[in-house]
Amino acid sequence: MDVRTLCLGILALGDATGYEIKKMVAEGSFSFFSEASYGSIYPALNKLTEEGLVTYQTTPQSKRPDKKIYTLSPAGQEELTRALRRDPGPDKNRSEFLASLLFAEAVSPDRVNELIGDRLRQHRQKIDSLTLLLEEDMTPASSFVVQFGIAVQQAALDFLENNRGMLEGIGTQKKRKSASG
Amino acid sequence: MDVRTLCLGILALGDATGYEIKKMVAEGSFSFFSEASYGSIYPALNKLTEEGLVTYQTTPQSKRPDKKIYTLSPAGQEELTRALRRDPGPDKNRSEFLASLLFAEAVSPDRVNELIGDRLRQHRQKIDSLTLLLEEDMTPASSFVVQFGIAVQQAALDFLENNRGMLEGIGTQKKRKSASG
DNA sequence: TTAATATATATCGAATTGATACGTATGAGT
DNA sequence: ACTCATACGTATCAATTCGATATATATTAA
Repeated sequence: MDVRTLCLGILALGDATGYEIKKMVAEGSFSFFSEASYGSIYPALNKLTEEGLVTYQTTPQSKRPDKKIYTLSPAGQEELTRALRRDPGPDKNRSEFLASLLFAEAVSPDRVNELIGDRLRQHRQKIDSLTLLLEEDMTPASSFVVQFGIAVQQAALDFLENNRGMLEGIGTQKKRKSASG
Repeated sequence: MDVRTLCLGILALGDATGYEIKKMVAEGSFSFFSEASYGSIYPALNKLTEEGLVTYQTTPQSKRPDKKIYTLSPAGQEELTRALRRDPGPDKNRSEFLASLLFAEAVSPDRVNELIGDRLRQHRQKIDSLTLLLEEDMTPASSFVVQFGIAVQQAALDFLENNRGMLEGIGTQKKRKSASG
């Protein structure tokens, strides 16, 4: 999903500033399945404004940049509805951790166990922070999505705990690759 | 993980062409946690060659571009080892599906059930294709990673099957956002 | 007192995507 | 026989997005 549609969607949930949109994708219930930088959010909001899909109201702030609270326009709502009719593309999961595991096996086997240990801690932390989110005021879908996230994190955690033994005593080996990797 | 390091790592598992690297991240055991396009892979290999971190051997092919089989050099191996010493960053999961769910709740509630139905099928397919991968010749880490992927997909599938009821009869509501979303 | 964190806008070079070009070969479907 | 999709293999390019940084102040923590 491009940042453009992401902004439309978030504004469909309620008015927000660019800063708030960034915060939602970085820390809110969007945080575990979405990401966008200022460098894409602000230009997207500008373009959406030009096209009349969103409007904004400026709130002056002393000693701080004026706050621009963006609102989805009726045209924007239509555009979003159109976008949602298209089938969502497949998820994109990038894991430096899993890549490192595979590579470490070939290059520095001792690193493998360490990587998994760190990872277990990260999963527990993530589960805690998502669980905290659940206590806040949420729509049904929002709560559903966060619980989905917790379930997935928990499954990952369980797998690592129960199967790390598979990686004990791995050695270094090397050969010409088959396409399946 | 940048494409540069990704290429070094894949070449640490065995020699490969740019085309094969692309295939691995798109279809092989890297496919569910990694992604890279030709537009990033080929330039990366060129730069790595310039820097002496990889070398290649040209295999002439009739009626087809010459095949360049890349090999990790000792310097490349060192560089990879250095890279793997750094802690892997957190995973980045992007799901157009989950975003669509949240947005559809606000804009077109009828779409929600449909989205989930499609998604269940996709998870089953993904599990099947990962299971197929398991039958091929794999290193311990490779097998571990694929089984990890299956476990996570299965957890997602189970959650959706058991909890889609949470989303029945959702209505349209709108308010000013809290930062947590 | 110093440092970090939070609020809020915005820009910019570098990295990456997604599509496409080029050209042959093979297999499937009609 | 003919068309279409898929595979092989290199490569480029505009558009998008990232990641870092700039600007400026208030508040809390060490």
